[in-house]
Amino acid sequence: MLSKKQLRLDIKAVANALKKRYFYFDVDQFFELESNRKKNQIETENLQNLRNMQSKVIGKAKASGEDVKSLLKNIADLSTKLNLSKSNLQLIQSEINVIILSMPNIPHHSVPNGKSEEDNIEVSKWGKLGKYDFDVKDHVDLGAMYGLDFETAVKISGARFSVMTGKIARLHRALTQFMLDRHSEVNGYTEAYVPYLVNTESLIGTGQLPKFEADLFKTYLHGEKGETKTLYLIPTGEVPVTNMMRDMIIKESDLPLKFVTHTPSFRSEAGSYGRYTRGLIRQHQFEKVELVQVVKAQDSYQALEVLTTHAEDILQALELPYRKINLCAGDLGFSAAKTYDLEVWLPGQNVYCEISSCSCFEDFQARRLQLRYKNKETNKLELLHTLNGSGLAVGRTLVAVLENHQQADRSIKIPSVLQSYMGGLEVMN
RNA sequence: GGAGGGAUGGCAGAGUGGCUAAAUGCACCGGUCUUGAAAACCGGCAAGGGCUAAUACCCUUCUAGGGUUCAAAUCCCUAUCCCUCUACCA
Repeated sequence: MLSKKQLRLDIKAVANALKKRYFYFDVDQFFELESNRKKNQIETENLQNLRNMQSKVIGKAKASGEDVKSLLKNIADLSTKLNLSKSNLQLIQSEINVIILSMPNIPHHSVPNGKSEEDNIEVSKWGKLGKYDFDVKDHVDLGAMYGLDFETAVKISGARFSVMTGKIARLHRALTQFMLDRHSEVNGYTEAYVPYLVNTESLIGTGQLPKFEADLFKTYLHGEKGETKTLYLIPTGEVPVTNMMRDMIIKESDLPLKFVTHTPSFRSEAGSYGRYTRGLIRQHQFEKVELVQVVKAQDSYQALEVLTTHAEDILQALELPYRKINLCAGDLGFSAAKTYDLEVWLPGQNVYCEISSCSCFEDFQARRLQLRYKNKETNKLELLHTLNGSGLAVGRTLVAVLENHQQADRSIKIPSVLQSYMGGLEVMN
């Protein structure tokens, strides 16, 4: 959420900045709502003030035993006016709120111009693409030999789910364990276990709601009296972890906060059929290790650079070639001010595929979350900045390991950092 | 599942209809003292919003949402969360 103050002061500048991401915003409509709000608010507060004063007069009159009948008569009329004005104001304010909640974040100045992923800018590349002097298979074919099974998943759930048994299930788990250990032991994150079902407030806090309900799986908890409570399956571990800090005032000495979590992610991906749908790439349920940081405003862009290297660290350790992309404004997610995507090379499909997305949200989420700290210098409460990044998407990492480390005999070389997690296994065959 | 109790500022904790945005303590900030620190003493200290050049001033907020009342932290209803006893249980 953008700051209301900023919107009031310089709505045109905000609208202009949002054009960069191809979000068009009706300035005139907002301006009218806003001036309406102002008029109504002043009126309402004046009426409220009047009534407060009169009520005090009545209180005093009563205390000294005077007759208050005529005073009560006067105030009745005032109350009617006040209530009318109040509900009017509420209406306007909720209208304004709806608009503000659906406005995306302003891109950072270092974000390239552009409309779609074609305009993203490659920042760096790492690793040598493997040379395969044999017929390269993709992970679906390779996986089938080691226990990756989509047909059984169709039976028990439907399309876009997977079942893994045996060696590949072990490899999948090994990847998760490795990532968690690396981030908590080497990169300085505190491991967190969190709920996979979250309430509406949490999703508003991180920006998935109100705009993107269609992407979520929604569940209903039925109470005894027929009331229902809505909970959503998390689309990413970012939601529960970032919301741990909702409505909190963080001690300055505790900053920065760094958490790593392993959770499944559930995405309905409504309507996103087409590309990349084969195999494990786009699933309704996948595992992810997620990094979350909460930092002071002046530290956030430095933190984004470092956080991204933590995700890169995993790719490098697993010997997976990748490139780092600076997303253009048009391709940025709703809440992000700047995002680096890491794309891993998939020789089975001859493409780079997104495996991590590292974003700085500035105070966009923190404002919704009311996540603040007390600045010692100013002695004021200030919003913190939030960041997160996948470190990494486990399913896609599995794909990358299979495809990059395949050998002519269809065996898979296990990267050395994983071997201890695989009971010492060096080659999977 | 049954029976009770509770939710107040950064924290702890008073407060049962108007003089309470809220005692007190801790924490925090400023000062006195001190070579320096601690202790002691003095002073300050909720958040959000409106208006404003900035003050002043005004409004809102005592878990949330409704209600009663001229007036609600305080009374009523509902929800959420927490605690105690009790039963059951992986």
